[in-house]
Amino acid sequence: MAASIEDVAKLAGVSIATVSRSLRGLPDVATATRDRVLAAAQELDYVASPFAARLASGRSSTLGVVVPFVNRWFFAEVLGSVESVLSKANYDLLLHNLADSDGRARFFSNLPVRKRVDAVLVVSLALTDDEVAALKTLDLPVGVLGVKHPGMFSVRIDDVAAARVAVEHLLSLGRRRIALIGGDTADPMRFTPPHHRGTGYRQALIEAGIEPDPAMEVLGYFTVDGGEKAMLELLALPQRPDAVFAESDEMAYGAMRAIRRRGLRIGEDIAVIGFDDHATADLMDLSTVRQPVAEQGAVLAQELLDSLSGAVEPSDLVLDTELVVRGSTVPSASVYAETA
Amino acid sequence: MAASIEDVAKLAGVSIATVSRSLRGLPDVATATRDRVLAAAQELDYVASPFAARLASGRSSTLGVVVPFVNRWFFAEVLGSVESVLSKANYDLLLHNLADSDGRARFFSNLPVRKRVDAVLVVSLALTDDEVAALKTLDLPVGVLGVKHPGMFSVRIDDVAAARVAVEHLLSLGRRRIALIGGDTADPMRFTPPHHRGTGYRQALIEAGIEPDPAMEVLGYFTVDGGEKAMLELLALPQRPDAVFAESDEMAYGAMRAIRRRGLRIGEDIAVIGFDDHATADLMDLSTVRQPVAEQGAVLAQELLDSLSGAVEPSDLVLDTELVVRGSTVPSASVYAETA
DNA sequence: TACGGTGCTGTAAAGATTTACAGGAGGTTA
DNA sequence: TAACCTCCTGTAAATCTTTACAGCACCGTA
Repeated sequence: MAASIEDVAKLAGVSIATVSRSLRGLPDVATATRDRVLAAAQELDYVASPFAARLASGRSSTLGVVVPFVNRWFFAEVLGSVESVLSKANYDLLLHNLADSDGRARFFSNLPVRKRVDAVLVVSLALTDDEVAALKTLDLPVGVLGVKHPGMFSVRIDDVAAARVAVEHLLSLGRRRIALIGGDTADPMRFTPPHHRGTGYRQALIEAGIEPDPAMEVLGYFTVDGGEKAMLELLALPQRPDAVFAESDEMAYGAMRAIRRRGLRIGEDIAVIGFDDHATADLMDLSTVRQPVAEQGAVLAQELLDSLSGAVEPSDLVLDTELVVRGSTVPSASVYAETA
Repeated sequence: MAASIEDVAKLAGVSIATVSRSLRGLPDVATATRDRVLAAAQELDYVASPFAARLASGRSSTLGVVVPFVNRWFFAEVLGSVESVLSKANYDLLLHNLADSDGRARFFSNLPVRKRVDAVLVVSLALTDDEVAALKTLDLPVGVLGVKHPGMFSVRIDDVAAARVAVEHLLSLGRRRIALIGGDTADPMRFTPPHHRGTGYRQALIEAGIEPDPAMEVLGYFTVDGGEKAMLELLALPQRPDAVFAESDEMAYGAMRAIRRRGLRIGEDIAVIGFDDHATADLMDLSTVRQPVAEQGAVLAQELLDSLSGAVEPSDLVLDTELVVRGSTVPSASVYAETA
């Protein structure tokens, strides 16, 4: 029932080729003709069928976006910024969430973006060799957020350096028994950050002359509950830590809860620092390392769009992070004693 | 370069029609033939071009999902559950976020889902008549989450009743000066809940013999910061409230921060109850009314998928809510006095 | 033996665009 | 005035499926 290009052509008194050219703003159309076509299209409420256009042109004006979770702050934030860039460029966003039990395996074996997107944006996944190989078979520009891969576009932060800044902050407060609540580097839904943030943590300790203690590194699985359980483990150690670096704010929240429930004071008894600057970190008075979340998504999406116009070499951008000090990290009592 | 249906047909020694039928599992294909086709397809790593299929069949196997925000807990939760249902049904999810300044207007005037989805799922928008009219022009099944519209599928909760439960809980604790932190019913990004939850609040008060006081109703805009500002307004009243009902947990968080910063005790001095049972509500020890968020999305998505197989009459489902009492709502001091 | 079914398969049209290429009109230049 | 451009427009092929319809082979039945 909807008008087709032929109806518009008839009404405007031109051929369908001219209609196509006019509507897409291509050159080589006389202004008067173009106006006539535009008027006709408007009158018929005509919009080109994207499927026919995609079939004929081979381009889909669609970006596939792959996230490990959609209902966690970081990914939702990224998704929002990516969507914003795409909708402004008149691109469609095809969403794939891998959160389901076999979601990740299903995605990489079926590749449901095949033949339907112009490029793929993958968020925060530490890709296996097989997964990289699968993506290569798409023969499309691929962007990854949070990690670098040869031949792919990437936007990320320096996780090692950022983690060092966090731990150095704790050290500067006089803390010495600094624990780590991290992600599982062997988790099936491997994220990118755990490995690097753990490395930064250890580097900072070693430079301060402190031998990293494996018992002080526990898993929080990037969830609030996981962070709480991890903290309980730490509190059960013969010598409890005087500071904790959590690789995400959400895990830090859990840790704070555990500390509070033990009747200990956050900051004074155990300093806590997170990572991300989550929307509610200010509310929770949590010190953290801020990373530009939305910006990473927007920049990467834009890079991919640009690569579709002119063939651009894959780029790798590293954005800045920033230490944000709040009430959860205060100097240790001994430092007070020294300065008093 | 990728194999086409013709290549498969040639390799299997059949016509393209038979290939199409075999691959889609249609009847009227001999088992031996089907096996031969499947083997050929496998060998050539063939997947049908979705665009050609959509053009020919008129069906897109795609659902358009429209959210006012993607980076707020509620919507992210819904989006996740919808994606899960769709990916299992081999449907694509086209995401549209209206959070940008003119996002909503742009969406409803351009209707970027036109000619590319089989159905549309709209989350938590109080649609204007014009917007409803625009959706009708799509001539597709439309599902709305959080509100009922004639001719559309809907899944929601009873916001009025749920709000009453929240306020009745405060009343049962001996609270009498109960304030409301709500959304702006005149906000350009109108959500569905504010109107109904405000109504429930007033109903509960009136039934308890309390005259609703307009000065006790302030706007929190469904954000943490908005909730904090709203609470500050309430604290500046000549007679400050002894309880607050926030129409969302996030606004309640802001209110809690304001209360705490004033040196008042949450619960004892001012009881606070939210709405949603946000992922961190437990962490914040916030009483609230739980609603099944993911479930609403999943149910609605499934309803829409079902409607695409058999022509089903639009349905309207109302799911249950549940009062969750935590530390932010305790009996008032006067009640203690009475019982002591 | 003829006829009607049933089960399977192929032919070809239809779906709606993009785009390479051909070509006409008019202006400019030699 | 002829030749050549430039600018614009149309023709038709190409894109890759789905699906209505025709038709063949074979079986059972009358």
